This record gives sequence, C-alpha cells and structure tokens, in this order.
Amino acid sequence: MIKITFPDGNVREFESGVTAMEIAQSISEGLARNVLSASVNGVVWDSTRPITSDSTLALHTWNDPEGKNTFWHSSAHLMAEALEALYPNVKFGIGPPIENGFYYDVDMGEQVLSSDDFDQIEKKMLDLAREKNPFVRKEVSKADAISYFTEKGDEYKLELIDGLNDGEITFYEQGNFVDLCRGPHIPDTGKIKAVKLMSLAGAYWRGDESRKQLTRIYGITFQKQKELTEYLELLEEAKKRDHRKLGAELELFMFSEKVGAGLPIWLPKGTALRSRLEDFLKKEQIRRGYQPVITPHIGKKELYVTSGHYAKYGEDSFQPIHTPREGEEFLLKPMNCPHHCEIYGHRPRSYKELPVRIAEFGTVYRYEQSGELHGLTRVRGFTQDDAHIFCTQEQVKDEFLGVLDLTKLVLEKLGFEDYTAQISLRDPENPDKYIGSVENWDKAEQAIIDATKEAGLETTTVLGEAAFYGPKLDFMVKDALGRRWQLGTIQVDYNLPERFELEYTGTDNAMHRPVMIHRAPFGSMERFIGVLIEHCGGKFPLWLNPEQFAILPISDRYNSYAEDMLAQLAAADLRGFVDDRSEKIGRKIRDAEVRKVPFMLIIGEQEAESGQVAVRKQGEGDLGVMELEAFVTLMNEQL
RNA sequence: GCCAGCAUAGCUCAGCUGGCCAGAGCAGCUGAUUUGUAAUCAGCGGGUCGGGGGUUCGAAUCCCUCUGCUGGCUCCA
Repeated sequence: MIKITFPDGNVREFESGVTAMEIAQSISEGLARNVLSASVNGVVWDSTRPITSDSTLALHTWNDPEGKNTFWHSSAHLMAEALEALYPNVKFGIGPPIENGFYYDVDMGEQVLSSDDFDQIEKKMLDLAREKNPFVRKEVSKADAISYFTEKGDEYKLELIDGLNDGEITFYEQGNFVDLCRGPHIPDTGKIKAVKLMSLAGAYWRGDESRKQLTRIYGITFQKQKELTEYLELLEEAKKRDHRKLGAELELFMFSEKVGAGLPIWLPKGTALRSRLEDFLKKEQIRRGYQPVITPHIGKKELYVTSGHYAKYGEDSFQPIHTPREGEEFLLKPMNCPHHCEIYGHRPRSYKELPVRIAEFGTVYRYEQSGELHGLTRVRGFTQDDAHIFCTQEQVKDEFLGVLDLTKLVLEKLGFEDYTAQISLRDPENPDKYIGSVENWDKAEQAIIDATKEAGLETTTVLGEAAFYGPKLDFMVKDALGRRWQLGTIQVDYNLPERFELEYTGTDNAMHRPVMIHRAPFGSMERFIGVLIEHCGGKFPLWLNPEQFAILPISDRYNSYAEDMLAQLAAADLRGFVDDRSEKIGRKIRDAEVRKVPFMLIIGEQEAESGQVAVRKQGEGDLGVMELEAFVTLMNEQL
C-alpha cells in the first residue's frame, strides 16, 4: 500500500500501481470523467500512469492551467496524426501547448499548406478523435528512438533525441501515430470534441534565424462545441475592439503609405485625446517635482557613441543623417536619456538638489523590421512619457516608490484595474553580462523588491530579464478582454551616469556618481492609447473623450437654440457639437450612438420653451428631461 | 528581414476557372422633406481594380517585381 496526500492535506492509502484516474474514480465518476492529467509530487503526469510510492497528488481538469495544457498538448499530437494521414511525407518539429491552444511546427517539403486545407485537417482530426484512441506512454532506449526516427526520416526528431539522455526518452502513441514526447497526455483522443485551426506561420527551427523555416500550424480545441463557439465569439469581440479599426472609424489616427510604414499620424480627435492624457500626466508630474524639458529630435552621432547605443544598435537603426557641407553625422534620437544626461551634466550638481527629475514627452524613432509593425502598438516613431531621475543610491527606493505611486494613479485613472508588476533581475549564472558594481546591483534589486512590497503591488520576479545596465520593473496590464499588455516601465541605470561622467558633490565635498532611473508610466503614448482603445472599446472615459456630448435639434428651427446651448456648455468647460443636419431625430441619434458620443441632448419645441434638455446616454438610452445646469452637474460628477 | 496570405470607390464587399463601357450597400454632393429617442426619399458624382513589368488577339482575373497590410517567426535601447 502507498500513501497519497491530497491538496487539502487528506491522506488515503491505495495499492501500489494505482493510477490518478483510478483514484479519481474512487472519489466520484464525475470527477474521473473530467480528469485530464495529474500532478504527482509536483510533476504533471498522465492520469493513467501507475503510482508506486507515497506521493502527493493533485488532479487536473479543464479548470486548471495544467489540465488545459495537457489537453492542448494532446491535441497537437492529434493534429500531427491527422497531418501524417493526409500528407504522408510530413516531418515534425515540436508541438507544444500555448496560452490559447497549441501549435505544431512541421516540414511539408515541397508542399505548401494553406488555410484552405484547414477544413480537411479539422475533419480528419475529429474522425480520429472519435476513435477514442488511448495515448500510450512507452519508455524507449536512445538507440531504439534513433533507429525509429531514422527509418521514418525525421531529422528534426533525431536532433531532439540527440539532446536527450538515454533512459529519459519516451514515446507516446495514439492510433497510428507515434511521437517523441515527454508527455503527459490526456487518457484518450475522445475527449477532443471541437477543433479549430487558427492560422499558419513560418517559424525557424529552434527559433534560430539561420536555420530552416518550418510551417507552424496554430489550432485550438475544446471538450465542448459550445466552448469553441464562445471562444470564437471572444475573438470576434476583440476584432471589433481592434484599435486599428476603431482608430480609423473614430478618426483618431491614420497611416499613410507616402509618409511611411509604422509612422502614426494623429488626427484632430486623436490629438485632442492624446493631449488630454499628456496634460493629465504633466500636471501630476509637476506636482511631484519633475522639471519638464524639451530636446531636439536628432543628436550627433557622438552622443550615441558616448551613450553606447551606437555600438549596440547603430547597424539596426535608422542610418545617420549627413550635413551636406561639414559632413557631420546626426542620428534620429532613439531615446531621450542621452539628451537628458547632457542636461544633468551642464553644470555642477550638489547633493542638495538631488533627486533631479527631468521629464519630457520625447518623440523617438527606432528602426523596426517591416514585419514587426503593428498598428499603434509597434511603430517606428513614438512618443515616450519619459523622465529620468538622477539620485543617490540611498534615494533609489523612495524614488521608486514615488514612480510606483504615479504609475498606479495613471493606470487606475484610466480604468485598468487588473495589473501586476514584473520585476526583472540579474541572471545569477551570468554575472559578467552586467555592468556596475555587485554592491549597487544588490542594493538596487533590493530597493525594487522593497518598494513594490511597500506599495502593495502584486509582483512576479524573473531572473535574467534585467537590462545589462540595471534591474527593471514592468507593469503588465490586463485589459477588458483578459489580454495582457506590457505598458509602463521603470529601470535603474548605472551605465549612462558612468558613460556621461555625471557627478554631484556630496556632503563630504567629494565627487559621487548619481544613479539614474528611467521611467515611463504610459510607456509610449501610441502603445498606451492603442491598448486603451481596445480596453474601453472606443468608449473613452468622459474626461478624455474628444466629444463629450452631441446636441441634436429635432428640426432646423431649433438650431440656433442648440448653438446657444453649445456655447453655454463650452463655457462650463464641456466639449461637444451640434448636429444641425436636416435629418430625422432617429437618424441623428443613431449616428451619435455609432460615433460613441457619451451623451446626447435632444431639443425640440418643449425644450426650447422650458429651457431644459432631454438627455440620452450612449448605449443606455433616455435619461429624461432636465435643466441644463443639472446636465452640467451630471457631467461634472462623472469627470 | 523570413514564411504564409491579402490589396477592387472614402468604408464594407461582389466580380467563378481571362472576353461586351467594373458592380452593390454605406459614406459624399444636390434637391425635396422639418422630423420626438438607433438608418426619410429622389437624383448625381466617384475607381488607369495598390505601383511597375510580362504572357495573351484580349488581364481586376495568369506570371514576375516593388510598396503597403494581416497572422506568425526572429528582433525590441
């Protein structure tokens, strides 16, 4: 007999060789039906694998990430089986589960797969799933594994086997398909009831640009058709909220082939929105002791040689601009920090004036490969809500706290309730990758950890993700559809103060090197607004909305009255417009609704006589008639 | 940059395997209508079918190339 410890601490005895599935059955048939895999002593296993020693056990269903992963991993195998049945010469790379579904990298040889083939593959997958073939785990020797895939002629699997040790190699078999795989898998293919192949993409073998590009097939599967339908509906919703689509519809921004790819052009309404965001932050920053500055969009090449960016990114940047006579070389600025370092260094600094906080909405230009560009979230020219704080090592923690507070304020003001902070620290295995003293790194990392704790932030910590010049913290924000975005960032930097030889005179009358903190609560205005558009589906908070209300006269006769009203509301600092077209009121309402104007003021004979307004809220409907002052109050309450 | 796909009017799209002056809805303009909570009616204008080259008697349709876009890969100071 062996002892099995459950997550709630309960311990029960079972015969040695019992499987997780059998244990589940002993609890309830219903549970057993839902079990996809199980963690045995913390390792995810097949639910059908015999347990032969005292163990902890956690059963995984669709509701656990582990359960979903197992399900999708098995689905990848099912897809591979279908592919092999349809295209006998296909060779397989790797096929893991991902956040939403799975993929398999395959080498189709001469054959070109297109999404038109998806139907056929999906059908085959469902046919094979209906066979309810069990996933059978087999331990094989390295020699046997090699001879199997040599015979099959799959060089990718052979390469994978090459990296494995004898004794740790397993195959999984379902139906006629055998794959090299660590597992685990669901009990049988019958659980896969709904299949959808999503897209095709090229993917380099083992992520290496110099190696062969395989075809990556993305898919997702579910246990119920209904779940697939819901998932596809969610994707539809995301598509409706796509900032590229809404940005065009609401006339916020545009792109022009003539101006160039990846260079967003802000239209009047988008500019109104963006300016409000900037003003909000500018005010808040001034309150917090930041000093706004303005620096040029280009800088001499030497500036970036000094900063080190030229050596690191020179080749992969927009190339220098040359002056015609003098032959000077200028670079479009890819960052604001070198300019800000020059500002710090333009005169001697005393410890008394630290921290110095230099802020600029600085537009920067970075070369991105053409395939990388995407709406506002990946562009070649963008504006950072940048600031650099020059302080002493001792001040780092307090400055960090201040920035955390500001960033939280920004996110919450814009309706991002769900976010976490990702702390990126050194890779302990590679100390040589980093510049700056070990003591300073220790202090800075500790300062970040302490500051986030003090700020009560939910954090995740990743080792090895720090920049070479210092540890950093990124805000990971979840939007209304549950998608995660990286927005604001705070980075400690020991490198630039060194390179620019920045100093201050300390209490001891000696020279010291300040620490620099880069920070951007929004990240970039472009990216932030892109995410904001999708988060709120184009229905911006009232204080940001370029159009807060529309005045809709019932007929032309009330147009001048509407204009008077507009003037009164403008005097109350509210923004709107009059729809004075000779259209029926139903039409004007519809158009305002589609434009997502938050409030509509309908005025006709009754309102003109009583001096009141009939208020309608976008998406909600009629709020009834009220005095104009009451409407102003209503608006101000929501600002 | 690489793989796959897409590009027809301001927008959304039709135009099958090459064949009469390239279509629709919405938007726009003009006129009529003067309207009470999500689309009033009529008329009109608008496209060298993304650019260039080729195949063909004939190309929106087939081929090549460039540009842009989409989904990924690689990259991201």
